[in-house]
Amino acid sequence: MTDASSATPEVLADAQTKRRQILPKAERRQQLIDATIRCIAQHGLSAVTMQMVTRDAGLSVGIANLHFESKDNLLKETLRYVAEEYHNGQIDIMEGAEIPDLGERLDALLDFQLGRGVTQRQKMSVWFAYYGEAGARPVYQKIVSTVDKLAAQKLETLFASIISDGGYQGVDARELATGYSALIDGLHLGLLVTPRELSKRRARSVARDFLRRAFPDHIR
Amino acid sequence: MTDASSATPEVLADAQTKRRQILPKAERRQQLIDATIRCIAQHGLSAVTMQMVTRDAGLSVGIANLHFESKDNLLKETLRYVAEEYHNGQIDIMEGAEIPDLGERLDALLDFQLGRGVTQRQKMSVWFAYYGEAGARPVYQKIVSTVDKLAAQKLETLFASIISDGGYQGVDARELATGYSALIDGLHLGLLVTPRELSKRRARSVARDFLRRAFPDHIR
DNA sequence: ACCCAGAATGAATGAATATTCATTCTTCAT
DNA sequence: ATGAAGAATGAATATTCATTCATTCTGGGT
Repeated sequence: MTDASSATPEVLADAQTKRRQILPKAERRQQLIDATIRCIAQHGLSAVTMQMVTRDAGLSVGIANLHFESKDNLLKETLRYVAEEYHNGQIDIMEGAEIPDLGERLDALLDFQLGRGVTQRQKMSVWFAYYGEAGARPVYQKIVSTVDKLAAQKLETLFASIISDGGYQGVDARELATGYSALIDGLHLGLLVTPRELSKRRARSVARDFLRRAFPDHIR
Repeated sequence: MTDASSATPEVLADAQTKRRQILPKAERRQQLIDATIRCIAQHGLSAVTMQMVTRDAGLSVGIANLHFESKDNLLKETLRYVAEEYHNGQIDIMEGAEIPDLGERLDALLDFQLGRGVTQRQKMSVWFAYYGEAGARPVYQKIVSTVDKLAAQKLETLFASIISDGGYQGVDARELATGYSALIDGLHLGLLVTPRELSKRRARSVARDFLRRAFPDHIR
């Protein structure tokens, strides 16, 4: 999981020499995906051009079609990368055995979902850019729902454990998991679109409130 | 509030005669906005062209620039229309005195937010299309946050009334209103992107659950 | 030291698109 | 009826963009 926020145009590393460089396929692909993320965040998905992306990456225009067959494909792969990055992060926390205490694990999940890494404008812009097109592009829907499905399942399992652990009555794990996921998505949207009205601090507090009402014995 | 879903290309009304028609400015503008909504829903914001919109409206290409100065402006006005339509609907329910019982008023709000009219793919596609671009376009952010602010305030007031009415302890109206709004947004997103995993019925149930946990005496 | 497979380049191409505006057509005040 | 104001049209224009591919360059294998 490379960091897309290192915005340095790599090629100008040693000042004057714009010497052509040959790199392994995987590395070039990642460079282009990172550049695409930056461009989407800065200009919006509908304004992104190949020239823009390749210039941002410090490479020539032809290269994008060499490594990805088309612009369409580059955008698709970028979405896949972002979606997987986010959902792998969640899953690592949820199924990793590093945090045995269930309440703490919930906290860690919330920290990740509303923490620095995830709530960068850059990342959020990209998700919602794709969500916006998802209505008209089944491919995007499929990519998102594929990764989402697994994360939703893990979350439901975690909630079920907590319910059983705390002996909570009249709480449905599946229903609650759906609600929590939706809440987090909605908070991300708020952070992106109305940052003036919703601070990260308040978003965290709102999410924590939701969990506390459901699992009062597990959240401080 | 005209209905954007009446998809009939109005001009072919009487069969053969494609007679040129002259209409008041406001009416033409609305026709074009409606066509824009349909096009965004069907093709995605980034694929919308002027030809597409004017053809959908059954009009000539030049007319869009006659009534809106530019494509940019047409898109901006379309967002404004959709945002206002949604938020006026909410506000009518929240401040209208037709429903005196607070619990019922909450129910009515939920019915509106997750009901037929609002959860059409068409409408949801449009909102998220704009949200996606909002990160890169301050104009969109401004339009959305302007209307949002008022609705958020009304919701907070409604919640405050309910809290006082029910004597609920340890519940912050503002915090809860933020959470509820985010939850609804997140559910809309789920309905749009993963309709297979989230039915409208379940979305309603999830939202109702949220409210019931907060206001157990007001929601059945 | 020398090759050469194939990575990288970017000028050229052709398709798509927003915008313009000379022209045509409607309506309505007279 | 008639004329004028201006609404509507759509062919033409200029621009922008994705994609191609002939050419150049690089680095590892010999």
